[in-house]
Amino acid sequence: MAKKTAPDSTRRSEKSRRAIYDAALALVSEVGYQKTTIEGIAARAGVGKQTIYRWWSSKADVLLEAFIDLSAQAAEAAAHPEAIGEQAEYEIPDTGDLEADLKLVLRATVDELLDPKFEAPWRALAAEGMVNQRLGAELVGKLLEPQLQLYVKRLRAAQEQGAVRPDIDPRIALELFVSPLAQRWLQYAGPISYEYALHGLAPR
Amino acid sequence: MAKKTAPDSTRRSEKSRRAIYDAALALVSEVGYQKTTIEGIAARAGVGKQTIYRWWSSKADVLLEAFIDLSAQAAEAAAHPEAIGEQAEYEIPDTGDLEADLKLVLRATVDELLDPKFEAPWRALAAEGMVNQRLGAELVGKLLEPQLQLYVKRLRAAQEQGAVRPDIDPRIALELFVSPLAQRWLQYAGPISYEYALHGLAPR
Amino acid sequence: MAKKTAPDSTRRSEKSRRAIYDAALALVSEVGYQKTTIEGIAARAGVGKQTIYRWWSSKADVLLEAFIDLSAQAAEAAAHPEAIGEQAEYEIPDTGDLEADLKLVLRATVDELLDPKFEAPWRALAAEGMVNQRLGAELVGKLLEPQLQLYVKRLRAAQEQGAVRPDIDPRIALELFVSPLAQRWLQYAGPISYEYALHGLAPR
Amino acid sequence: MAKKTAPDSTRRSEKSRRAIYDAALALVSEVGYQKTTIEGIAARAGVGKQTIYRWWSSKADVLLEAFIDLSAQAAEAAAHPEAIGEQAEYEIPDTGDLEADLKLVLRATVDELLDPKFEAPWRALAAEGMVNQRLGAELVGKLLEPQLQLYVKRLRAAQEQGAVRPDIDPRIALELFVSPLAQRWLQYAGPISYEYALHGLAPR
DNA sequence: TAATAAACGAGACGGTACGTCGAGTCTTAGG
DNA sequence: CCTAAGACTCGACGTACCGTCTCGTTTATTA
Repeated sequence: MAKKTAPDSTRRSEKSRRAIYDAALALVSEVGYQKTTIEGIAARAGVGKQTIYRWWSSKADVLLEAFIDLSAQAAEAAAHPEAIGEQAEYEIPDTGDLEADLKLVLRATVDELLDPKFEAPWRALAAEGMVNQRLGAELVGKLLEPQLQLYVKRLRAAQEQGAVRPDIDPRIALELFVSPLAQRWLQYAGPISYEYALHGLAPR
Repeated sequence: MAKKTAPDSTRRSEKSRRAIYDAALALVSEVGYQKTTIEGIAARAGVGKQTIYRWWSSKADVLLEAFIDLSAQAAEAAAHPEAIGEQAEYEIPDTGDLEADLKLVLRATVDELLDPKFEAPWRALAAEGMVNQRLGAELVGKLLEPQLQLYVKRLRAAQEQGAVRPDIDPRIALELFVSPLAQRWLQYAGPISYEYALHGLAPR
Repeated sequence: MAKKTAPDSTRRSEKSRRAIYDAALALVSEVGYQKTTIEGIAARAGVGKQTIYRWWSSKADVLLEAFIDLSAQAAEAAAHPEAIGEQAEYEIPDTGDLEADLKLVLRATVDELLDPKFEAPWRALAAEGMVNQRLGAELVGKLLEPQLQLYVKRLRAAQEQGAVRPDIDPRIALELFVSPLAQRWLQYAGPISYEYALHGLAPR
Repeated sequence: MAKKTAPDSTRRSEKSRRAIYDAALALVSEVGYQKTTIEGIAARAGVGKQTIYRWWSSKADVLLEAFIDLSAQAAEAAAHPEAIGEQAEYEIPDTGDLEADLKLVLRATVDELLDPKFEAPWRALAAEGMVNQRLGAELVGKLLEPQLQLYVKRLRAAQEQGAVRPDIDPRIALELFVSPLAQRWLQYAGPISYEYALHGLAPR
């Protein structure tokens, strides 16, 4: 049994897609995720509802893609502020001073979490991902894991330089200072100042 | 100006409340939080919709109370399996061996997270709390913080016994091994075996 | 298998029903049957769509009932202009002069067909009834046949008085002068003046 | 101001037109007029929607043309069963016996009304024509009137032969026996047997 | 015989309405 | 006066078609 004949993506309207991304992100920021509706996104984007249903299967999917797109743009801008449009290949800097390097990146992360443009969709997706395993997996795979791999890479380099004990698994070590930060932020469980973000490193 | 006259809680039907708790928890487990509706809860509980709206202001509130009730019952059962109905006063045991004591409790926590009766509502509430600050605060205040304070108390005792460095803030220390566990579980980000739960302690 | 638990008609809102009748008739007259939508009726009546779907199964059904109601009111008004609200018991007058009596009634019929309040819904229902047998049957049974039976009764009386040949079936005889009139009107097939309406009688 | 440049009918695809006629008639017979859609016709005919919109302005127009085409074919077949494709020039036979001649033709008419291939589109068009004056006029002009003129012609011949009173208008006389038949059929108002069809003639 | 321009199939698009579901409010009857 | 029941208005859902608008791809003259 065929699945209703998949749409032809070569004829897809780029303009509509962009408008949908923008509308989705704006609405989530303005009125919250629950009150953001497919109809609302369509109306705001000046697009027929069917155009959304043709390409995405749920509100969460729309938002996920919109957010990935937003993140990609932000990453590019961060990596090459002068040349927008190229493939970002960001890496955590390696000045030789592990603590300073991590501090720098954690600060950038905190800044992003507190940026109102990111906060609402980020929370919404995180929440949705906790209840919807498929979305959760995509979220982790496409957004979270790539980010964490940067830390793993930097930590591995530090191990080779002898700056970190060789018996430590970098994947687990990084969770020790990333998770508490995420937790606090997600649960409004406390201020997520730069100082707190770095506490995880202090016991070193 | 009439203020809609708040309901008289002394005349409240205990039977209906219990039925609503049970229906809410059952539905969330069976069909998920999103598909659980107020109408569905009312129908399943054999109760009028108005009876729900009279005492709670949202689906999330119903579930939160139902879950608090469930947790209280479970805690009582754990503390005094012989005498159900009394006020629980659980504490983390203090055998003098901090690591062993923490292991014991972390194991119990993992067990609860994996118990299907707890998992669905727990996830649903956590997710909702990330997007709805008021609910998030209640969730933390009524469920999470009391639990964490047990750890704080035990850690402080350990400090007095000289088993933990005195310059460590117990509140922050415990987040180091609780948050990664929570994170993994919430994000389906990996197995949350007993072994993993204890990794946070290993580097000691 | 139950059919979704039928609604409780004792609790039905009379106000809504009236508003729906009025809105349906008004819209059909103003914009035509095709462009009259259930949403439009609901909006105009200040009523939720569900209230329409709860009590009727289609746009045609709504209009049929509305039109029956309108006709009943008109019949009452014609029969007892002084006492609105009573059960109409209209009859074709019997002055002894058959031709004069029929002329009188045919004129009234033509007047109704040309009354803009009646024309649009009447045409719409007639058209719908030709394509939808169930509706057609209801239309004939509830609106047309009662009307025709008045003629049958009067013709039978005329036969007893010796004013009409006894071997004629009144049911068929009346179709001879009613059908051509209906046809012309329905098909815009020619003017339906009083004169034409009476042609059917002339060959007598 | 551009006028959208009318299509060049010399380059029209005959194959597509035939396919559209066939699809339209088949769908109306199978699922009814309301559920017949332009998209459905296009899909069934293996044709782009635009090809329909290019040559017709509405579903009713397509069906009207398709039905005219069907009728023309049927008439040709009836007139010259041996030579399909020529211009039909049917006439009511004149054997000198008016009643017998009319009976013959009325029988043929009843047969056509009961032929399932004709019934559904015929009803649909009749219904549409009652609500849409333009279509109604075309319907009468292109299908109904030519048919009726045959009767007029034959009746006039009968008048010249002295078989019919000279003061009777043939146009009106024929409605006396055609309309009741049409009425009954359109309204499912009774059986339209051959006997009934001829009742109109009996009182002579 | 190639070019070229229209009709063609396909189907994405912005829309409107469908018929359904559930939210939250209000009314009725019963205990 | 709390309760079960459920009708009410409202708004969003996801689907079906509308009529318009590109896209290549035939097809059938015209250069």
